[in-house]
Amino acid sequence: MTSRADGRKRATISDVAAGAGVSRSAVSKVFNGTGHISEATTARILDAARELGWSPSSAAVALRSARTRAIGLVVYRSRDVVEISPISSAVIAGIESVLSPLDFGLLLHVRDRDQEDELDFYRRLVSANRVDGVILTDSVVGDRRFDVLHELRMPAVLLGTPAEEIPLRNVDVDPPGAGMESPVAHLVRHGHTRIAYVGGDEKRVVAMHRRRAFDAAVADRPGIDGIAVETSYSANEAAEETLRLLRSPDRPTALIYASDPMAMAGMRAAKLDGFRVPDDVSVIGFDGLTMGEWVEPQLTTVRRDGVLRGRAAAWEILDVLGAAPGERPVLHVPELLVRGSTGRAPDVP
Amino acid sequence: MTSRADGRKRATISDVAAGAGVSRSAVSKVFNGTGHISEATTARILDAARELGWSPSSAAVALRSARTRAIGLVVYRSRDVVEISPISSAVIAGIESVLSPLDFGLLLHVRDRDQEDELDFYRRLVSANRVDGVILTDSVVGDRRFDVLHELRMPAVLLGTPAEEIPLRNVDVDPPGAGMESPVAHLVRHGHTRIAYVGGDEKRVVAMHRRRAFDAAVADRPGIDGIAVETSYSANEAAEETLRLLRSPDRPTALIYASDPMAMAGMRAAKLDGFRVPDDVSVIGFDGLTMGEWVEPQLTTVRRDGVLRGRAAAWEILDVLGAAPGERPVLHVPELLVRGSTGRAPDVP
DNA sequence: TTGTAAGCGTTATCAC
DNA sequence: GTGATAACGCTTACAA
Repeated sequence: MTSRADGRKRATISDVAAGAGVSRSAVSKVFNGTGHISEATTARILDAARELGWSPSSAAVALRSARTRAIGLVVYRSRDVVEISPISSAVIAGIESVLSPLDFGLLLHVRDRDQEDELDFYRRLVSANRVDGVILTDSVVGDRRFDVLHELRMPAVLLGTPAEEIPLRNVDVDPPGAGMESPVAHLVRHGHTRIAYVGGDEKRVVAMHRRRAFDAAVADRPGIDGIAVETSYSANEAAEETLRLLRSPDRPTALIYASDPMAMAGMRAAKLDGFRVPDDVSVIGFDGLTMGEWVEPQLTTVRRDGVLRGRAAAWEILDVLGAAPGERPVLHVPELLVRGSTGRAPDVP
Repeated sequence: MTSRADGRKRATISDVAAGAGVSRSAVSKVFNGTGHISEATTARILDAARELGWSPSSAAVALRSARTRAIGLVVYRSRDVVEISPISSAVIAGIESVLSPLDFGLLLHVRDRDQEDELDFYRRLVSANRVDGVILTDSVVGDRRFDVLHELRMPAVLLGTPAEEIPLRNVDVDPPGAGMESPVAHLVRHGHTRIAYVGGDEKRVVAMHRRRAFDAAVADRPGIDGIAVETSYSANEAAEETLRLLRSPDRPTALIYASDPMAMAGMRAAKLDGFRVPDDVSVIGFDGLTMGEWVEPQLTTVRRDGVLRGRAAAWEILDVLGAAPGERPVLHVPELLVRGSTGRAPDVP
């Protein structure tokens, strides 16, 4: 209403104050719920702000209050796959769904795995100071990011479980690697006695726990033979391992894979090699992706709720910052989603 | 070295200046390449900065220079699918790959389609003023976002093509909807004369162009019958339409789908209905996702380079801001990736 | 209940 | 070449 009128520049708190005939602090108080401002003035201020299309400049707020209202998320992609993994994208959607109503922004960083400047990247992330906190994913054995972030005093949480004790909170199902019980039980119930697990790269902590959980589930069941093989998480490797396993003299009658893509690739390889699924061999994936519905037979899989995991991670970092809304979300143990790729064990000696 | 020494607070430009025995302006000049500072002082300043782990506070820079060095990206997810689509995630990875080396941040917003507060969301996006520019995706017919952003003077580009003239730049292949030529040609070359296109929701501009391109490709070829059906882009609907088409008296011998998931679901439905692929019917998807390799037969598809599209969009918004690096990336027309799901037309009357 | 005024950490404009 | 100094737009004691 005064100096700016219209057009050129964006309104500032002073314009709003002038418009409402009050001081700048009054405006600030109304927008932050601090202090006590009468209803009447509050209304005038809100009106003026709406009219001018004003809301606080995030840069000024960030500078003044040393809070950016933004959370950083670092996701990884493999070198050979261009996209972000479907499960990561579910996590992202989940995170956004809690940040966005609170007016927190999500600053996304996509990194290639085994890129050189790992730690340096995190140092820059911190010193640029664009975020109030960071969500980390995909812990590996010997991961040094946690110590770095902690030393630099950047609030952070890990979505997943670390290999060792870390100075940050982490969010994961309990126990880590949970979710192996129901598929193994399902297979055993259907008469399978030789079960293979085609796992992922055990440098990644989740893969390590998964494999251990598989070993434990098998060990708990006398008479059941389990064989675990490790891959780099690639679908192609999974297919190769599948053939190797199925062509061996004491071949398994059921295969569990570390991911749905691996399972789909493995199932295809098995079928091309003359095995019927699920008559000759049962197949189970991990993650519960929708794409498993588009193959024949439809893929039985262990469903993980990526969106919920994202929500939980977001809640946790906000809690560290003292800004968490409502109750802490609870992760549930992944449960088997039975579709068509599992069945009774064949009558093999 | 002075007031802060270590521990508690983050270093500021003053600490660096003190450490190097110069003024704050000198430090600023070195870090921004403005002004002339001698080699010797430059080195001292850089040393001091490194030692203190200092880099400019983005909040202060943003406030002072009215530039946030961040780009906003709005991606949509459908209500029934939790994840961000694979093609969007490729785009995200592409955008990040150009922003990140330039120290631009990517502020990601995930929105549900047909969420109520559409325009209001964009107004808040602008007035919060957290980003220097915005990348929009997924234009629809009657899209009003472009006008809003333009009125609010927020630099923005559209990745895709608008339904009508808009006051923003857009980035897309030329012509929009390109990529229909090669699959149709491929099918015709293999003797197919009845070709169906199972398209997406034509409120979305890309779907509209795609269908028109299909119509044109068919019209260009005398003797070829084309039939286009519209769906909501859902895999289930695609499967239903597939059956409807294949059960009709003058059934097509080839099906092109608007996406790979639709094609996979359609192919499964066809096979369950007793059709052999590609012997009885050929199937072509759109996007070139890796998952098409995990079905049998492997899915022939029109490959779109999502990463490159992301790179191009990022380049374009940076160019609007006067910060684009190097040459403008060039999008190429999507090309057919022939895998196993297409073959010679069967001998039907 | 409201207003005054002092910074937050930079950068730009001048002097020197 | 280098250094004062005044903003940038907001929040927050503190005063009124």
